Amino acid sequence: MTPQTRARPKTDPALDRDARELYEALNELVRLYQFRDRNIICCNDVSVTQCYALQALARGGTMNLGALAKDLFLDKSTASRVVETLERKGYVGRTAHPDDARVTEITLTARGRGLHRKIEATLVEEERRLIADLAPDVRRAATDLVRDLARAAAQRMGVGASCCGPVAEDHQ
Amino acid sequence: MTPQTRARPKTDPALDRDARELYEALNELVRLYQFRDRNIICCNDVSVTQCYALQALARGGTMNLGALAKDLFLDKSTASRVVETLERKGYVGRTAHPDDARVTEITLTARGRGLHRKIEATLVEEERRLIADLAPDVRRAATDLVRDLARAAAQRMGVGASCCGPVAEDHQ
DNA sequence: CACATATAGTTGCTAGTAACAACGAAAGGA
DNA sequence: TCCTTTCGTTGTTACTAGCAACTATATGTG
Repeated sequence: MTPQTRARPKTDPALDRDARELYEALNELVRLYQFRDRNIICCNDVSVTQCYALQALARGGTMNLGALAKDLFLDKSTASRVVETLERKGYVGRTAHPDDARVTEITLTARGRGLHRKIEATLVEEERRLIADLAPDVRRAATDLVRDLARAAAQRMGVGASCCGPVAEDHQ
Repeated sequence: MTPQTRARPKTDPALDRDARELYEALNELVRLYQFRDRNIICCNDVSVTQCYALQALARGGTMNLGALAKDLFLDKSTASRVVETLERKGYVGRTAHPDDARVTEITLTARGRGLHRKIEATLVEEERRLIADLAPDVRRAATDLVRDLARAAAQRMGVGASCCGPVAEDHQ
Protein backbone atom coordinates (compact mmCIF):
# COMPACT_ATOMS: atom_id res chain seq x y z
CA MET A 1 0.00 0.00 0.00
CA THR A 2 2.57 2.56 1.14
CA PRO A 3 5.76 3.03 -0.87
CA GLN A 4 8.22 0.21 -0.23
CA THR A 5 10.68 1.44 2.32
CA ARG A 6 11.45 -1.96 3.85
CA ALA A 7 14.91 -3.36 3.11
CA ARG A 8 13.57 -6.93 2.73
CA PRO A 9 11.31 -7.22 -0.30
CA LYS A 10 8.64 -9.89 -0.74
CA THR A 11 10.64 -11.73 -3.38
CA ASP A 12 14.20 -12.60 -2.44
CA PRO A 13 15.87 -15.37 -4.45
CA ALA A 14 18.61 -15.89 -1.89
CA LEU A 15 16.07 -16.25 0.89
CA ASP A 16 14.02 -18.66 -1.18
CA ARG A 17 17.06 -20.81 -1.83
CA ASP A 18 18.13 -20.76 1.82
CA ALA A 19 14.61 -21.60 2.91
CA ARG A 20 14.51 -24.61 0.63
CA GLU A 21 17.91 -25.86 1.73
CA LEU A 22 17.09 -25.44 5.40
CA TYR A 23 13.79 -27.17 4.81
CA GLU A 24 15.48 -30.14 3.21
CA ALA A 25 18.10 -30.41 5.92
CA LEU A 26 15.58 -30.09 8.75
CA ASN A 27 13.21 -32.49 7.08
CA GLU A 28 15.91 -35.13 6.94
CA LEU A 29 17.05 -34.46 10.49
CA VAL A 30 13.56 -34.74 11.89
CA ARG A 31 12.88 -37.90 9.92
CA LEU A 32 16.06 -39.55 11.16
CA TYR A 33 15.44 -38.56 14.75
CA GLN A 34 11.88 -39.79 14.63
CA PHE A 35 13.12 -43.19 13.58
CA ARG A 36 16.04 -43.22 15.97
CA ASP A 37 13.84 -42.27 18.89
CA ARG A 38 11.32 -44.91 17.97
CA ASN A 39 14.07 -47.50 17.97
CA ILE A 40 15.55 -46.47 21.26
CA ILE A 41 12.33 -45.76 23.10
CA CYS A 42 10.34 -48.74 21.92
CA CYS A 43 12.88 -51.15 23.38
CA ASN A 44 11.67 -49.88 26.71
CA ASP A 45 8.08 -50.97 26.75
CA VAL A 46 6.69 -47.56 25.72
CA SER A 47 5.97 -45.83 22.40
CA VAL A 48 7.28 -42.44 21.34
CA THR A 49 4.04 -40.70 22.27
CA GLN A 50 3.97 -42.45 25.61
CA CYS A 51 7.55 -41.33 26.18
CA TYR A 52 6.63 -37.74 25.37
CA ALA A 53 3.97 -38.00 28.03
CA LEU A 54 6.51 -39.28 30.54
CA GLN A 55 8.79 -36.37 29.64
CA ALA A 56 5.98 -33.86 30.07
CA LEU A 57 5.11 -35.29 33.47
CA ALA A 58 8.75 -35.41 34.53
CA ARG A 59 9.14 -31.79 33.50
CA GLY A 60 5.84 -30.42 34.75
CA GLY A 61 5.13 -32.66 37.70
CA THR A 62 1.56 -33.64 38.47
CA MET A 63 -0.85 -32.28 35.91
CA ASN A 64 -4.39 -32.86 34.75
CA LEU A 65 -5.38 -34.40 31.45
CA GLY A 66 -6.17 -31.15 29.69
CA ALA A 67 -2.79 -29.66 30.48
CA LEU A 68 -1.04 -32.82 29.36
CA ALA A 69 -3.00 -32.92 26.11
CA LYS A 70 -2.11 -29.31 25.40
CA ASP A 71 1.54 -29.94 26.16
CA LEU A 72 1.59 -32.90 23.78
CA PHE A 73 -0.47 -31.19 21.07
CA LEU A 74 -2.98 -34.01 21.28
CA ASP A 75 -6.73 -34.23 21.45
CA LYS A 76 -7.89 -34.90 24.98
CA SER A 77 -9.36 -38.22 23.91
CA THR A 78 -6.00 -39.37 22.57
CA ALA A 79 -4.23 -38.11 25.67
CA SER A 80 -6.76 -39.95 27.80
CA ARG A 81 -5.97 -43.22 26.11
CA VAL A 82 -2.22 -42.65 26.27
CA VAL A 83 -2.54 -42.12 30.01
CA GLU A 84 -4.75 -45.18 30.24
CA THR A 85 -2.03 -47.32 28.66
CA LEU A 86 0.68 -45.81 30.84
CA GLU A 87 -1.45 -46.46 33.91
CA ARG A 88 -1.99 -50.06 32.92
CA LYS A 89 1.77 -50.43 32.52
CA GLY A 90 2.28 -48.90 35.93
CA TYR A 91 4.15 -45.77 34.93
CA VAL A 92 1.58 -43.18 35.98
CA GLY A 93 -1.19 -42.90 38.53
CA ARG A 94 -4.56 -41.14 38.28
CA THR A 95 -6.16 -39.53 41.32
CA ALA A 96 -9.22 -37.34 41.64
CA HIS A 97 -8.65 -33.69 42.44
CA PRO A 98 -9.73 -33.00 46.04
CA ASP A 99 -11.54 -29.71 45.29
CA ASP A 100 -12.85 -30.43 41.80
CA ALA A 101 -14.22 -33.89 41.18
CA ARG A 102 -14.06 -33.38 37.40
CA VAL A 103 -10.32 -33.20 37.11
CA THR A 104 -7.95 -36.14 37.29
CA GLU A 105 -4.46 -35.51 38.53
CA ILE A 106 -1.86 -37.54 36.67
CA THR A 107 1.43 -38.33 38.36
CA LEU A 108 4.51 -40.35 37.47
CA THR A 109 4.98 -43.39 39.66
CA ALA A 110 8.45 -44.28 40.93
CA ARG A 111 8.54 -46.88 38.16
CA GLY A 112 7.63 -44.23 35.60
CA ARG A 113 10.27 -41.86 36.87
CA GLY A 114 12.84 -44.63 36.69
CA LEU A 115 11.92 -45.55 33.14
CA HIS A 116 12.03 -41.93 32.05
CA ARG A 117 15.46 -41.48 33.58
CA LYS A 118 16.71 -44.59 31.87
CA ILE A 119 15.43 -43.61 28.43
CA GLU A 120 16.70 -40.08 28.76
CA ALA A 121 20.12 -41.35 29.78
CA THR A 122 20.26 -43.50 26.66
CA LEU A 123 19.26 -40.62 24.40
CA VAL A 124 21.71 -38.20 26.01
CA GLU A 125 24.46 -40.78 25.69
CA GLU A 126 23.61 -41.10 22.00
CA GLU A 127 23.94 -37.34 21.63
CA ARG A 128 27.22 -37.42 23.50
CA ARG A 129 28.68 -39.88 21.05
CA LEU A 130 27.40 -37.68 18.23
CA ILE A 131 29.18 -34.52 19.36
CA ALA A 132 32.23 -36.06 21.00
CA ASP A 133 34.40 -35.15 18.02
CA LEU A 134 33.33 -31.52 17.83
CA ALA A 135 35.22 -28.64 19.38
CA PRO A 136 33.55 -27.32 22.54
CA ASP A 137 32.66 -23.95 21.04
CA VAL A 138 31.11 -25.60 18.00
CA ARG A 139 29.03 -27.81 20.28
CA ARG A 140 27.88 -24.76 22.17
CA ALA A 141 26.99 -22.92 18.99
CA ALA A 142 25.09 -25.93 17.70
CA THR A 143 22.98 -26.09 20.82
CA ASP A 144 22.22 -22.36 20.68
CA LEU A 145 21.19 -22.59 17.08
CA VAL A 146 18.93 -25.57 17.57
CA ARG A 147 17.35 -23.78 20.50
CA ASP A 148 16.72 -20.71 18.34
CA LEU A 149 15.14 -22.80 15.63
CA ALA A 150 12.93 -24.51 18.17
CA ARG A 151 11.91 -21.21 19.66
CA ALA A 152 11.08 -19.75 16.27
CA ALA A 153 9.08 -22.84 15.37
CA ALA A 154 7.22 -22.67 18.66
CA GLN A 155 6.30 -19.05 18.03
CA ARG A 156 5.00 -19.76 14.56
CA MET A 157 3.13 -22.72 15.98
CA GLY A 158 0.78 -20.48 17.91
CA VAL A 159 -0.41 -18.63 14.83
CA GLY A 160 -2.42 -20.45 12.21
CA ALA A 161 -4.67 -22.14 14.74
CA SER A 162 -4.67 -25.92 14.89
CA CYS A 163 -4.93 -26.61 11.21
CA CYS A 164 -4.62 -25.01 7.82
CA GLY A 165 -7.25 -22.63 6.57
CA PRO A 166 -9.23 -23.19 3.38
CA VAL A 167 -8.25 -26.53 1.90
CA ALA A 168 -7.91 -25.90 -1.81
CA GLU A 169 -8.64 -29.06 -3.78
CA ASP A 170 -6.41 -28.03 -6.64
CA HIS A 171 -3.48 -30.43 -6.61
CA GLN A 172 -2.74 -31.90 -10.03
CA MET B 1 42.20 -49.34 34.60
CA THR B 2 45.26 -48.50 32.48
CA PRO B 3 46.81 -45.05 32.87
CA GLN B 4 44.80 -42.47 30.96
CA THR B 5 46.78 -41.36 27.94
CA ARG B 6 43.87 -40.30 25.72
CA ALA B 7 43.31 -36.58 25.29
CA ARG B 8 39.54 -37.07 25.52
CA PRO B 9 38.81 -39.01 28.67
CA LYS B 10 35.73 -41.15 29.12
CA THR B 11 34.34 -38.75 31.69
CA ASP B 12 34.14 -35.16 30.55
CA PRO B 13 31.74 -32.98 32.54
CA ALA B 14 31.63 -30.26 29.87
CA LEU B 15 30.84 -32.78 27.16
CA ASP B 16 28.17 -34.36 29.33
CA ARG B 17 26.54 -31.01 29.92
CA ASP B 18 26.69 -30.04 26.25
CA ALA B 19 25.29 -33.41 25.25
CA ARG B 20 22.36 -32.98 27.60
CA GLU B 21 21.65 -29.46 26.43
CA LEU B 22 21.83 -30.41 22.79
CA TYR B 23 19.61 -33.39 23.50
CA GLU B 24 17.00 -31.20 25.11
CA ALA B 25 17.08 -28.64 22.33
CA LEU B 26 16.91 -31.25 19.58
CA ASN B 27 14.21 -33.14 21.38
CA GLU B 28 12.04 -30.05 21.51
CA LEU B 29 12.79 -29.13 17.89
CA VAL B 30 11.91 -32.57 16.61
CA ARG B 31 8.75 -32.68 18.70
CA LEU B 32 7.59 -29.32 17.39
CA TYR B 33 8.34 -30.19 13.80
CA GLN B 34 6.57 -33.50 14.09
CA PHE B 35 3.44 -31.71 15.20
CA ARG B 36 3.78 -28.88 12.71
CA ASP B 37 4.27 -31.29 9.84
CA ARG B 38 1.30 -33.32 10.93
CA ASN B 39 -0.82 -30.20 10.92
CA ILE B 40 0.31 -28.99 7.54
CA ILE B 41 0.42 -32.34 5.79
CA CYS B 42 -2.80 -33.77 7.13
CA CYS B 43 -4.80 -30.91 5.63
CA ASN B 44 -3.85 -32.42 2.31
CA ASP B 45 -5.52 -35.80 2.43
CA VAL B 46 -2.34 -37.69 3.42
CA SER B 47 -0.64 -38.58 6.70
CA VAL B 48 2.94 -37.80 7.61
CA THR B 49 4.11 -41.31 6.76
CA GLN B 50 2.25 -41.20 3.47
CA CYS B 51 3.93 -37.87 2.74
CA TYR B 52 7.35 -39.34 3.48
CA ALA B 53 6.56 -42.01 0.92
CA LEU B 54 5.62 -39.37 -1.64
CA GLN B 55 8.90 -37.59 -0.90
CA ALA B 56 10.91 -40.77 -1.30
CA LEU B 57 9.24 -41.51 -4.62
CA ALA B 58 9.68 -37.93 -5.82
CA ARG B 59 13.35 -38.12 -4.89
CA GLY B 60 14.11 -41.62 -6.06
CA GLY B 61 11.68 -42.03 -8.93
CA THR B 62 10.11 -45.42 -9.54
CA MET B 63 11.13 -47.96 -6.92
CA ASN B 64 10.01 -51.31 -5.62
CA LEU B 65 8.45 -51.94 -2.23
CA GLY B 66 11.59 -53.22 -0.56
CA ALA B 67 13.58 -50.13 -1.50
CA LEU B 68 10.78 -47.85 -0.35
CA ALA B 69 10.47 -49.67 2.97
CA LYS B 70 14.21 -49.38 3.56
CA ASP B 71 14.15 -45.69 2.66
CA LEU B 72 11.34 -45.06 5.13
CA PHE B 73 12.79 -47.30 7.86
CA LEU B 74 9.59 -49.30 7.83
CA ASP B 75 8.74 -52.97 7.80
CA LYS B 76 7.77 -54.11 4.33
CA SER B 77 4.30 -54.99 5.55
CA THR B 78 3.75 -51.45 6.80
CA ALA B 79 5.18 -50.01 3.61
CA SER B 80 2.87 -52.25 1.61
CA ARG B 81 -0.16 -50.87 3.38
CA VAL B 82 1.02 -47.28 3.06
CA VAL B 83 1.35 -47.81 -0.69
CA GLU B 84 -2.04 -49.49 -0.75
CA THR B 85 -3.65 -46.39 0.76
CA LEU B 86 -1.78 -44.04 -1.55
CA GLU B 87 -2.88 -46.12 -4.52
CA ARG B 88 -6.49 -46.03 -3.39
CA LYS B 89 -6.23 -42.26 -3.12
CA GLY B 90 -4.75 -42.11 -6.60
CA TYR B 91 -1.32 -40.74 -5.75
CA VAL B 92 0.80 -43.73 -6.78
CA GLY B 93 0.52 -46.59 -9.24
CA ARG B 94 1.71 -50.19 -8.92
CA THR B 95 2.91 -52.15 -11.93
CA ALA B 96 4.53 -55.55 -12.19
CA HIS B 97 8.19 -55.62 -13.12
CA PRO B 98 8.56 -56.91 -16.72
CA ASP B 99 11.51 -59.22 -16.01
CA ASP B 100 10.73 -60.28 -12.46
CA ALA B 101 7.13 -61.03 -11.64
CA ARG B 102 7.79 -60.86 -7.90
CA VAL B 103 8.61 -57.18 -7.74
CA THR B 104 6.10 -54.36 -7.93
CA GLU B 105 7.25 -51.06 -9.32
CA ILE B 106 5.75 -48.10 -7.49
CA THR B 107 5.46 -44.76 -9.28
CA LEU B 108 4.01 -41.37 -8.47
CA THR B 109 1.01 -40.46 -10.58
CA ALA B 110 0.66 -36.92 -11.94
CA ARG B 111 -1.79 -36.31 -9.12
CA GLY B 112 0.75 -37.59 -6.60
CA ARG B 113 3.50 -35.42 -8.02
CA GLY B 114 1.19 -32.42 -7.85
CA LEU B 115 0.26 -33.08 -4.24
CA HIS B 116 3.87 -33.54 -3.26
CA ARG B 117 4.83 -30.27 -4.92
CA LYS B 118 2.01 -28.47 -3.16
CA ILE B 119 2.88 -29.80 0.29
CA GLU B 120 6.56 -29.12 -0.19
CA ALA B 121 5.82 -25.56 -1.28
CA THR B 122 3.82 -25.00 1.90
CA LEU B 123 6.57 -26.39 4.10
CA VAL B 124 9.30 -24.40 2.36
CA GLU B 125 7.19 -21.25 2.68
CA GLU B 126 6.84 -21.97 6.38
CA GLU B 127 10.62 -22.24 6.65
CA ARG B 128 11.01 -19.01 4.70
CA ARG B 129 8.89 -17.14 7.19
CA LEU B 130 10.90 -18.69 9.99
CA ILE B 131 14.29 -17.48 8.76
CA ALA B 132 13.22 -14.25 7.11
CA ASP B 133 14.52 -12.22 10.04
CA LEU B 134 17.93 -13.86 10.19
CA ALA B 135 21.03 -12.46 8.55
CA PRO B 136 22.01 -14.37 5.38
CA ASP B 137 25.22 -15.76 6.83
CA VAL B 138 23.41 -16.99 9.92
CA ARG B 139 20.84 -18.71 7.71
CA ARG B 140 23.61 -20.37 5.80
CA ALA B 141 25.37 -21.48 8.96
CA ALA B 142 22.12 -22.89 10.32
CA THR B 143 21.59 -24.99 7.23
CA ASP B 144 25.15 -26.31 7.33
CA LEU B 145 24.84 -27.22 10.95
CA VAL B 146 21.54 -29.01 10.57
CA ARG B 147 22.98 -30.90 7.63
CA ASP B 148 25.97 -31.95 9.74
CA LEU B 149 23.74 -33.12 12.55
CA ALA B 150 21.62 -35.09 10.12
CA ARG B 151 24.68 -36.67 8.56
CA ALA B 152 26.09 -37.62 11.93
CA ALA B 153 22.76 -39.08 12.98
CA ALA B 154 22.53 -41.03 9.73
CA GLN B 155 25.96 -42.50 10.30
CA ARG B 156 25.17 -43.57 13.83
CA MET B 157 21.91 -44.98 12.55
CA GLY B 158 23.65 -47.71 10.65
CA VAL B 159 25.37 -49.09 13.71
CA GLY B 160 23.35 -50.68 16.47
CA ALA B 161 21.22 -52.72 14.08
CA SER B 162 17.49 -52.10 14.01
CA CYS B 163 16.91 -52.19 17.72
CA CYS B 164 18.68 -52.07 21.04
CA GLY B 165 20.54 -55.04 22.30
CA PRO B 166 19.80 -56.70 25.62
CA VAL B 167 16.74 -55.11 27.13
CA ALA B 168 17.52 -54.75 30.78
CA GLU B 169 14.34 -54.94 32.84
CA ASP B 170 15.82 -52.91 35.64
CA HIS B 171 13.98 -49.64 35.64
CA GLN B 172 13.24 -48.90 39.29
C1' DC C 1 -32.84 -22.67 44.93
C1' DA C 2 -33.27 -23.91 39.93
C1' DC C 3 -31.91 -23.91 35.62
C1' DA C 4 -28.58 -22.84 31.96
C1' DT C 5 -24.03 -23.10 30.63
C1' DA C 6 -19.35 -24.29 30.76
C1' DT C 7 -15.62 -27.47 31.74
C1' DA C 8 -13.13 -32.14 32.46
C1' DG C 9 -12.69 -36.40 31.08
C1' DT C 10 -14.32 -40.88 28.96
C1' DT C 11 -16.12 -43.67 25.31
C1' DG C 12 -17.71 -44.97 20.43
C1' DC C 13 -16.20 -44.69 15.96
C1' DT C 14 -13.20 -44.71 11.90
C1' DA C 15 -8.77 -44.71 9.80
C1' DG C 16 -4.01 -45.16 9.81
C1' DT C 17 0.69 -46.78 11.85
C1' DA C 18 3.70 -50.40 13.04
C1' DA C 19 5.80 -54.81 13.74
C1' DC C 20 5.92 -59.83 13.66
C1' DA C 21 4.76 -64.07 11.70
C1' DA C 22 2.92 -66.88 8.21
C1' DC C 23 2.08 -67.30 3.64
C1' DG C 24 2.15 -67.76 -1.68
C1' DA C 25 4.45 -66.85 -5.87
C1' DA C 26 8.33 -66.43 -8.54
C1' DA C 27 13.48 -66.74 -9.36
C1' DG C 28 17.81 -68.93 -9.15
C1' DG C 29 21.12 -72.51 -7.96
C1' DA C 30 22.64 -77.41 -7.22
C1' DT D 1 13.67 -81.26 -10.34
C1' DC D 2 14.04 -79.84 -5.73
C1' DC D 3 15.84 -76.46 -2.44
C1' DT D 4 16.50 -71.99 -1.13
C1' DT D 5 16.05 -67.22 -1.46
C1' DT D 6 13.59 -63.16 -2.39
C1' DC D 7 9.43 -60.19 -2.96
C1' DG D 8 5.35 -58.82 -1.64
C1' DT D 9 0.70 -59.57 0.72
C1' DT D 10 -2.25 -60.82 4.51
C1' DG D 11 -3.55 -61.98 9.49
C1' DT D 12 -3.05 -60.37 13.94
C1' DT D 13 -2.31 -57.31 17.82
C1' DA D 14 -1.59 -52.91 19.88
C1' DC D 15 -1.30 -48.15 19.68
C1' DT D 16 -2.14 -43.32 17.60
C1' DA D 17 -5.27 -39.79 16.32
C1' DG D 18 -9.25 -36.91 15.85
C1' DC D 19 -14.23 -36.00 15.90
C1' DA D 20 -18.52 -36.42 18.04
C1' DA D 21 -21.40 -37.79 21.66
C1' DC D 22 -21.86 -38.42 26.36
C1' DT D 23 -21.51 -38.13 31.74
C1' DA D 24 -20.47 -35.76 35.68
C1' DT D 25 -19.31 -31.88 38.03
C1' DA D 26 -18.85 -26.96 38.64
C1' DT D 27 -20.34 -22.19 38.13
C1' DG D 28 -23.14 -18.23 36.95
C1' DT D 29 -27.84 -15.96 36.60
C1' DG D 30 -32.56 -15.03 37.53
